[in-house]
Amino acid sequence: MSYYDTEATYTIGELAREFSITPRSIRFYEEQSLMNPARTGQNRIYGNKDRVRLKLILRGKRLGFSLAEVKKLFELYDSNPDSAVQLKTMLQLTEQKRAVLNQQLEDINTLMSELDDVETRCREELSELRRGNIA
Amino acid sequence: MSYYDTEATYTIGELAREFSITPRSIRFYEEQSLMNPARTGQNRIYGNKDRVRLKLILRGKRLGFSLAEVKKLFELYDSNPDSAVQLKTMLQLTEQKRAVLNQQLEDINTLMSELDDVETRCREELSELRRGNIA
DNA sequence: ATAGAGGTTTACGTTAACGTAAATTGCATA
DNA sequence: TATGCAATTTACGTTAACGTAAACCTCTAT
Repeated sequence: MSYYDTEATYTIGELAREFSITPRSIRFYEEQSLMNPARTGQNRIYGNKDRVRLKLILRGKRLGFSLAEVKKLFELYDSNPDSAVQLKTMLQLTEQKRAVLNQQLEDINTLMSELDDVETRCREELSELRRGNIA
Repeated sequence: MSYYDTEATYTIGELAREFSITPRSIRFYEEQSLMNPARTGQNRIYGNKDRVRLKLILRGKRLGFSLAEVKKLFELYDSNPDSAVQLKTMLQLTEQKRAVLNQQLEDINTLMSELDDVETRCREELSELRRGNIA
């Protein structure tokens, strides 16, 4: 919104390469109303905002959200929440997500320490092997 | 393995209820060679080990692993790794998983702080509304 | 002028992870 | 003995998130 905004643009192929996905995926996200890029005739033109959106979609996916869920989060974030009801449902939703994320944190931590165990055992056995231990 | 092992057993329905899934899912995991419970005639009988396995499967799913991936992890964990080659591939795999988990941790943290932002903004607006602010 | 690289739409195919229905079985209880 | 509950197998249906193919346009380079 600044006077001389750095308005970079991208083609679908450029974005696809940058994020290591296919153009098909990006078009699919648009089909699901997760994006709405500008056009130059037939061709899609993506701006910085679109690029950020795409980033958010992919982060959501990494966290196990479905595209439908990501869409809901977008709508929440985009909507200028006027009514107290909307604000409250919004708070409820963030609480839900927070719970899921906390569970994931827990899961990750336990898995991490388990990986630690496996690794140390592996390394021990390896050094035993190197010492020429046959048993 | 103790003398008098607390060998609890469970039916498929019991496990399903405990973990809030359907018997169908449990049978499916077996079909995919993720479990292999004992039988009493036709009926499946699950022991403590099986119950732990199921727990691990569900944790894996929460973390976004496919059943095939979970299976691989099981095989890794179960295999008595004798050769140095196996040990090394094992270390490689744990490294890969660790990278994914770290990425997820990063994602979760940023998402968490974003949720914080949304929440505080919501609460502010709500208290404004309560003060009778119309604008 | 033609070839090639990228873009477009339309539409059908694919995979994972179950859901769901049908038909059967065994056990316990009214 | 009949009824109902929980288990079983077999098999087809379903949804999400794309993959893939066909047929087309448009620009640039040779």
